[in-house]
Amino acid sequence: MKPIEKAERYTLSKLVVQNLKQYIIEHKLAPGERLPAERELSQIMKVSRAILREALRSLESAGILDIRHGEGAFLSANSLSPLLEQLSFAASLSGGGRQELREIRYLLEAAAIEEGVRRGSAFPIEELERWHAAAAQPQQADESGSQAAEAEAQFHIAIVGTLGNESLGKLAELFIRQALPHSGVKADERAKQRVRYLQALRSSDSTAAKLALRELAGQSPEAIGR
Amino acid sequence: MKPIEKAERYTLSKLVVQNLKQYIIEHKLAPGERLPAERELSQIMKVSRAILREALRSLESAGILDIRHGEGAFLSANSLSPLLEQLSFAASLSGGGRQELREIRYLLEAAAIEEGVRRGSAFPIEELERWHAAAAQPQQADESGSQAAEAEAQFHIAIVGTLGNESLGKLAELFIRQALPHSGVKADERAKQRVRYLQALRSSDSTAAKLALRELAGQSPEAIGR
DNA sequence: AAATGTTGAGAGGTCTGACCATTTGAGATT
DNA sequence: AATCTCAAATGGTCAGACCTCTCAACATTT
Repeated sequence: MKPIEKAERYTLSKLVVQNLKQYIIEHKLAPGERLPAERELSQIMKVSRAILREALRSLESAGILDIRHGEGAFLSANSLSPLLEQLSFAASLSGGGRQELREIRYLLEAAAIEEGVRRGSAFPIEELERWHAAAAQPQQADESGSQAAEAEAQFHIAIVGTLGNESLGKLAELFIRQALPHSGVKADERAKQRVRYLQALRSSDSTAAKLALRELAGQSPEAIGR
Repeated sequence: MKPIEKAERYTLSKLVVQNLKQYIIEHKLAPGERLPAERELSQIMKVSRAILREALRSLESAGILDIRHGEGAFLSANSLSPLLEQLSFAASLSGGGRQELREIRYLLEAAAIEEGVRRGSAFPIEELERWHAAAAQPQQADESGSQAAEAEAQFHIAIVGTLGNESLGKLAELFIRQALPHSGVKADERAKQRVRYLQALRSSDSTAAKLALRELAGQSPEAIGR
């Protein structure tokens, strides 16, 4: 690693971000490993600690670093999930709003179903039945309502998880949690559709599964077959 | 907006990030609108300018803000290009990353095709043909190579755009741009598959379209019909 | 009057150096 | 051997100074 060279059009702190990424790559840092201390890095790169810290914050917010008071900055283990969170914030900012997010959720899950069936993957039927049962529990007072909601989320997350694509799983989880509270579909109707959904998955009938999912996700505005 | 209150377990700058997000929402800032000046914000929130700046950097790196020297901080219009950078870096860190992102890209686009066909939407064939032609241009020296790549990206972005879901469009754009340079499929092979892809879209044959897309996206690991 | 040049206010960019807060482990105490 | 104490290391925060960029009002020139 060498001192920062001023380049045009770029702000110093962004250059430092680049250099830090470079450092991570060159030193083949593994998740969990620590970076040099702020004061040390700022000396090496010949920038002020303030700038160095701005760069560290950028990387932290990007999910690349994990900064702990009194300990140091560590290469983050799961660097994708923070990014996906930001994605949802960005999405919620852009007007389209809930309906668009609901649709994305539907498309993601539907695609996962189809791909799973195409591959001949085995869906975790038993697990799904457990979640389904938990989600269908009559909602007593307290927080058992949120427990049912959590179970319902897990139901769908488990389905997408079948593909074994961790990034996809996290992405889908994001949208599922976002969409669930606003599906506009009654709880008992959802329970009913989940039964159809499960049955379709048992027989690897992706068409039927997607149909049930459409109902579950409140996706039937300009539909065709209705 | 009110002064920051110290809370437990949270670092000041993260609280400021929260407050700034809140500010954006409460004031219904539209993309392109400006935030108050750094010095002003730091006075209002009663935090140092250094901390305030760290928070701004976080939001900038998250693609939420667009900070311009001498002008100010603006709510970003396209909050995805910074995310793209981070995503690709994060993916390069974790081995399985790229392949997973490629797969997500495939699933998103495939889902868009299917939904488009289901709705009977008209795909913008003429536009697609133009992009296809531009993407197939022999890559002369200079930067016409990147132009071809851009055209190829636009080709796929336009397809997803057919659904009219802006959030989905941005999301897909993110993954398409990320996946394109690493598809592992030769350029002439891609051109060939694009022709098939286009033909399938003309006749609203989602099955054929998805097949061509699989080839384009380099998705045929544990396939079935091969 | 139109084009051009000047300048100053406002905004972000960077630096310095100080002090606070948390974590951790070495060394003293029991 | 277990516990306690404390200092070093490291991140967190602050204040104030100065630099650079942008833009628009204003002055100058054509």
